[in-house]
Amino acid sequence: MTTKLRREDILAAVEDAGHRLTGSRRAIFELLEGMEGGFSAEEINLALGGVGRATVYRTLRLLIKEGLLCKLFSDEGSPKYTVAKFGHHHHTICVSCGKVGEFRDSSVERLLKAVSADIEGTIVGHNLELYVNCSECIS
Amino acid sequence: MTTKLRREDILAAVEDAGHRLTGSRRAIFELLEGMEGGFSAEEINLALGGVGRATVYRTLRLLIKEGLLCKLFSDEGSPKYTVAKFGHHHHTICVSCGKVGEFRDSSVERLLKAVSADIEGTIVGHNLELYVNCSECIS
DNA sequence: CTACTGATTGAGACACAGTATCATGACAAC
DNA sequence: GTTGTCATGATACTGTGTCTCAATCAGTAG
Repeated sequence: MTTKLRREDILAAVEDAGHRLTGSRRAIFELLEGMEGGFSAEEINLALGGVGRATVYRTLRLLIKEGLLCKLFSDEGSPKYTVAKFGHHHHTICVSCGKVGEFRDSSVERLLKAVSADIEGTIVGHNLELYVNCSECIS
Repeated sequence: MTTKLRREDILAAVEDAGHRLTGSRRAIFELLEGMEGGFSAEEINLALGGVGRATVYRTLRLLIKEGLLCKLFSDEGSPKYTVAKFGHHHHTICVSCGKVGEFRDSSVERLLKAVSADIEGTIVGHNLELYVNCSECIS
């Protein structure tokens, strides 16, 4: 299951949301297009010498707000950003190599209905992460 | 569903794991005993003037390793620590007031079995967070 | 094309959470 | 009590991200 993000998808989404298409943003989008799995903000910074650090973080935050990226925190290591090809999805994180995957499962939604009876309050969202040993780390 | 942590539980667990019961640790344990919901490391620091910052963080890390605390990251605000009365559980986080709750549900485990077919790799753990509007924030 | 205007930028200072270092002090086993 | 080692506290440091602000740019209206 590949989870690449196409540049034109980003451009359209960002423009539709009323944001300007600047050179720095285009450069970041172009870089993200080839990204797969999780990456850190600093990787983007290093790869794009001409773009300011603040701009990189601002743009990542923008893309998260528009639902094109996710941010994953982990107890170990730095936060990871991942592309969000599917509108709604969940993540697998390899506990050995840190690689991030993405999956979608409708039974999660069914689960929530079942759980909601035990919860005081109303559920407005959720986050499910699976910690795995990925196929490469097993072999 | 109250999720208080009793001091004697902590003392036993920490001693069993071969750690020393120092004055600073006792002070932190005593404070945690009354804690409910999520709290930040800095709250502990402020409440315990005599204990060094590093020691507070070291002790929180220790308790996480021994399974007595959980650490929750959120997109907004600082990381929250929560007591883990149940061995395994999940969290509810109020998107309005930030209050953290805890629940247990066996259907989550059933869900994982169903999902595991779609995942490449073997599942070794998971994390489920529900974002809610808590009963106080609704009313 | 030109001018306008507010969004965006880059540089650097800053904020915050947490860790590393290391000399000093405390725990607990004997 | 003595002793070995684990833990502490002060402080410096790292890493991740935000704030500030003057300068610049993108998109639009004329």
